[in-house]
Amino acid sequence: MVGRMASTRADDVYRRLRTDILGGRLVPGQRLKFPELSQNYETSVGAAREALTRLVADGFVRTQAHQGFCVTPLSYEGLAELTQARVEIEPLVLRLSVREGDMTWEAGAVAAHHVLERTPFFAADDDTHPSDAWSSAHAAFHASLLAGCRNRRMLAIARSLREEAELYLQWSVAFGRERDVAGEHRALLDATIARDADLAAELLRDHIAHTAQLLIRGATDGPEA
Amino acid sequence: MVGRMASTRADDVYRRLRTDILGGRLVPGQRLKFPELSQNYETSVGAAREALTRLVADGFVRTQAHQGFCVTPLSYEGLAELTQARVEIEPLVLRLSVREGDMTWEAGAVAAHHVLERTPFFAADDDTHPSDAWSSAHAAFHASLLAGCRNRRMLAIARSLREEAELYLQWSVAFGRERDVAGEHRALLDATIARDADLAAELLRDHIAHTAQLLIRGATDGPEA
DNA sequence: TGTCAACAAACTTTCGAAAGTCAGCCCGAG
DNA sequence: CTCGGGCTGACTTTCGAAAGTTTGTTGACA
Repeated sequence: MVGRMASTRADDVYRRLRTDILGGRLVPGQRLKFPELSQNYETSVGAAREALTRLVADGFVRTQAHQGFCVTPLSYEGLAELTQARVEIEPLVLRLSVREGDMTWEAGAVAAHHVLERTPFFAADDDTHPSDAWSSAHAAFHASLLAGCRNRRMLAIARSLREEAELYLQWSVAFGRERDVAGEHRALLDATIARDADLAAELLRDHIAHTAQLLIRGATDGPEA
Repeated sequence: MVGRMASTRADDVYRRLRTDILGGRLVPGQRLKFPELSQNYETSVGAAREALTRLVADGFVRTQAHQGFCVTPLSYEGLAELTQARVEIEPLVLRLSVREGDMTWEAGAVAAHHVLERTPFFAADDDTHPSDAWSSAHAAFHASLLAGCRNRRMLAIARSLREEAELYLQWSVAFGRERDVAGEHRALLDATIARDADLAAELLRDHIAHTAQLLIRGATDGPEA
């Protein structure tokens, strides 16, 4: 090779594993063994290990010394803690975003919402899990709302919380049929673009809390999560 | 060996590196090369690599593909972002701690303060950097204040922000001679034990902001940081 | 039948060398 | 003198096998 190598193999495996977890192809709680991994991802033990180490830091994978790695299991307590953290922190970041974001940021939010609004919740062939397309669009929309915040550190914290939340969404039983999610998203966008920090923060808090509540109710009824 | 292995070699190297960074034995910006590392820490490249990967996640080390690792450099922007994040988030966690902490937690805070109060700021042989003992005691005191918070996730976020802040403190020029840090700490403890969440949160916010201000002033006068 | 130790299999962790990449240097051409 | 190509040395990344740990099983003994 002559040019600058963009990334490393471990980087690549990391991204693929991450995508597979978020996409539901790896089940929470599932053990991740090196023999399998190095075969499935066509890599060596070392590279797989580095990828896993990074996923542990992200919270997507758990590990105990000499007992290997597994996809972080979902749990009530986990969801409860995650939700509280999101309820406290995300509105904070949204406020900053609303205060500091420029026109390009506004445009990004509007664009992301446009896509989300037109992406169906379910895929054609599966009406139990949200479609990959919707998940991506949903994540992108929320990310775009926060993206105005200039503090990369706070942004990173909020984003990592959101990502874990997407995982709970991915593994939840179907919901949202009876709920006006689209309306909530629209209201959130409007308040944000209108630079009404108080309203936007309140809407976001409710949106997060409401979603978590439905997830818990869904899990209690049909025990899929 | 027969019993359960408590940890791994990579774990060990990780902890030692971390301690060396926080203790100022590794300089911010300093390149971390594998040949040196594996010699100094008596380990293989692989183990050193895993340790570094984890330190990157913690924010203590930076890396770019194919260009190796270096201790995260300190900077104005870094300090400003860190401070803002701390000002926003730590008081939040302190509120929860004050609300949820039990008597054991109170006792821990009182104990940590007792130690801090009796630990001299400077070591006998060096009056430019805070002593290792004081740094530890200071970190332990602040950690103990937050430790009442039951939400491990939020606790982890706050603690990681604090740890990075200790690093800026470590590399700051001397300060605190003219400042009543001890008084601030005592007031913080009192408000916390009295379960006055509003006051405690406000004191903590001021404490953080005040410290950052002095750090910046110190860096502008004598350009050590 | 229940308990425990030794064994076996599977996996995790560690290692050090091989392969790949970058930065700096030298040298020749313009 | 300046610019660019190729070379060298040092370092990073990758690999797969060796060493070490855990888990499950088997068989002896109470």
